[in-house]
Amino acid sequence: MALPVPLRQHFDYLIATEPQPQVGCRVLVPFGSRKLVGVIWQVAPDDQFDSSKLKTVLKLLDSTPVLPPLLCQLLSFAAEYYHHPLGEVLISALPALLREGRELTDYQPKAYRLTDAGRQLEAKTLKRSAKQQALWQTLQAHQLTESVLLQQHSRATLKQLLDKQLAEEIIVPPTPYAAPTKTAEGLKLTQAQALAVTAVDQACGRFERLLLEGVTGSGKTEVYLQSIAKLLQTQQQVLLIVPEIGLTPQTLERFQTRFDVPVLCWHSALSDSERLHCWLQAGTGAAAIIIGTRSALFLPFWRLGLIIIDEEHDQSLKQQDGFRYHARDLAIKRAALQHCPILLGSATPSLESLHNALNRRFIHLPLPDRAAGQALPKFELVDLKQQVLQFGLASQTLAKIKQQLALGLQVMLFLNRRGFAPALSCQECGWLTECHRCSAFTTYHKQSRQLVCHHCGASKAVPRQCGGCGSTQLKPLGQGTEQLEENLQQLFPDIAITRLDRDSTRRKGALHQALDDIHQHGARLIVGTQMLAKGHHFPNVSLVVIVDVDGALYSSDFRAPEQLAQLLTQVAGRAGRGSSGGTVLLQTHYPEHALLQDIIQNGYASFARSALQEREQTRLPPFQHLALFSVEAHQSELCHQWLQQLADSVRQFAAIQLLGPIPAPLERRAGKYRWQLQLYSPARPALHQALDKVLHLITQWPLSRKVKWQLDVDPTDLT
DNA sequence: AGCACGCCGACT
DNA sequence: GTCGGCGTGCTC
Repeated sequence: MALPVPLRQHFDYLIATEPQPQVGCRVLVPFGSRKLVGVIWQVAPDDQFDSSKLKTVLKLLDSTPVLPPLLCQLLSFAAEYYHHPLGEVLISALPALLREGRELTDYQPKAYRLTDAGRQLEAKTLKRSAKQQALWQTLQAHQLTESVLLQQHSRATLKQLLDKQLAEEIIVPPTPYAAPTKTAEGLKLTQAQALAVTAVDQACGRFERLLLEGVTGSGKTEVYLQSIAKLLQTQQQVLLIVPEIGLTPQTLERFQTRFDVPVLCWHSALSDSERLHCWLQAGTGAAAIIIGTRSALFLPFWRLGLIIIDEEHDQSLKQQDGFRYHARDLAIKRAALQHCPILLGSATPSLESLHNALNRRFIHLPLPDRAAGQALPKFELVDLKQQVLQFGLASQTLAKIKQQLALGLQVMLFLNRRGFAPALSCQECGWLTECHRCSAFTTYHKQSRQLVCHHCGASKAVPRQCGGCGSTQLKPLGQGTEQLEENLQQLFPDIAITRLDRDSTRRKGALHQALDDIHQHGARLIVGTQMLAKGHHFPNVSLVVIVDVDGALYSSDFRAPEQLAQLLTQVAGRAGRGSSGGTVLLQTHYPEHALLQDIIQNGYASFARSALQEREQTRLPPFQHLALFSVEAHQSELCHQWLQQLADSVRQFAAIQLLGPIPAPLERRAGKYRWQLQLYSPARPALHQALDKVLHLITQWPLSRKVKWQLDVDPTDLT
């Protein structure tokens, strides 16, 4: 059995041969003093074991595997690749209700029919109970599903017939969706789009990887839709994976109105029973299209024919805790196992995927132009050096904003820092408000009158006095979105402002409301964080202001340039989607910076290609493979010691280069010190071999009990 | 991980 | 005299 415990081993149990246990079925087993839901991983005759040492399975929970063979293969590959305990991987692929050991039959659609005894019954036998007789008569004609039956009859009546064994319950056999007879007509395709659709269509029925590199506004979604339309004719299913906050009601609506087949979504906001419903519909083939976040990857599709990963560069595709898988990479593995194509789409492809496209492992499908023929937004740098700024904005920025508002157009200001100010500062001694538990300052939130640590989430009331000298002269230092909104309102008292960040959209429905506000015409300022970059369409935005690009220019993370370029391009893509072309103003103190120059002069595609060359020269991913060990402990010394021990063990592998032990960029978080060790290798097998060996050692070290350690294969986040 | 067992300090 | 702190060992 594979059990959901962080132990890298299997556990053997005795089980009856009737009903037949199959690999992929769940079982309830005794484990120490508790009971666990596990998954059967291998079945062997008991003469191979010392039976007296084995416990017996308490219950076989499934008659058919909840994890069919293909998923078992995928998950076992994932457990090996990410070096995560198999039992935890398997159980994480199941909906919560199944993880808890609920019986599947409780949730499957049921129907009722007469038993042999029921059919042979003479009508007069039931004449004393009119209701039972009515139900019996209906069932004479045909079986009834539970929902239909309960419209006309009561549950009590049903129970009476069941108790008399005149009727019986059956599970409704699965009915896959029917291929659509008519599909709403799509948009007229550009030549590049048509080529892409053809390429996907030709790849159907076999494993093929395609990268759709389409500039913002080039109509990637239309390519998805028309590719899907062709696939649905073959009565296969489609999985569309989207970033966490990219799944808007509009996306779902667009798919539902286009196709005459069931479209379901899968995301974290669903309830446990909604999730199970979706899981079942995927499994029976009742659902034709599933649009979901990364874990949709593990749904047990009946006949999966096409996988699409939208915004394939997006960071949310990588799980950042526990089983740290990358949904894009596992989806590619799944496509290989299913013998179906996988289409990766992005305006700003990850360097990994671009590398694969350039060396022809992926079919490269570029969409270089906007579908409606509008010009791409043009970038302009605003040099902040020797400028008097008003609320963090240069005079020429303000002039441009006024100009656009006067034309009745919308302006978007992007500032990747929520809250009012990044810290409070003492006017007298320069003291700054710090988090007690992290090596970070606490953000001042004016509205809620709190100091909040954005790293550990701790919040406390704003102090009256400086913690250093006791002065009461505390002033906000720097600017966040909350303050920018307030300042802009002063400057433009007649203009409505909408702020979009985690704080302003926390309330349920608030995001929806804000988007509605924006889409109503009329001049309007939009202020926001990252949220503005993802997926939303703002047709009337003609000017985008990046208030502060400098923060990301000088970062120690080798992925920072890539991520900045993606962010700038995605934000810029929000501008001028309508008829008017757009402008993007980048405010910076470093207008001559090579990265900025490359992006604004040549665009993302060119930047990405030169960034790839740089990665090759510096031997960074994707030209070498990376694994990251991180440790946390209350004492910094323990972390260092543990990693030192690890480094010593890894050094015997010649093919591995080490970076570290070094303190993590955020050295202390939530009261714990954090250190890391990076392992680089030109060859994947060598890296994995070393990881296997070293993990085996780690579990035996006494020191491993005193620290919290984790391994991240192909990490995307090095903080 | 989670849970039991076991051995030492401050309390009704 | 007990409650509970967390070190250690174990889970088929």
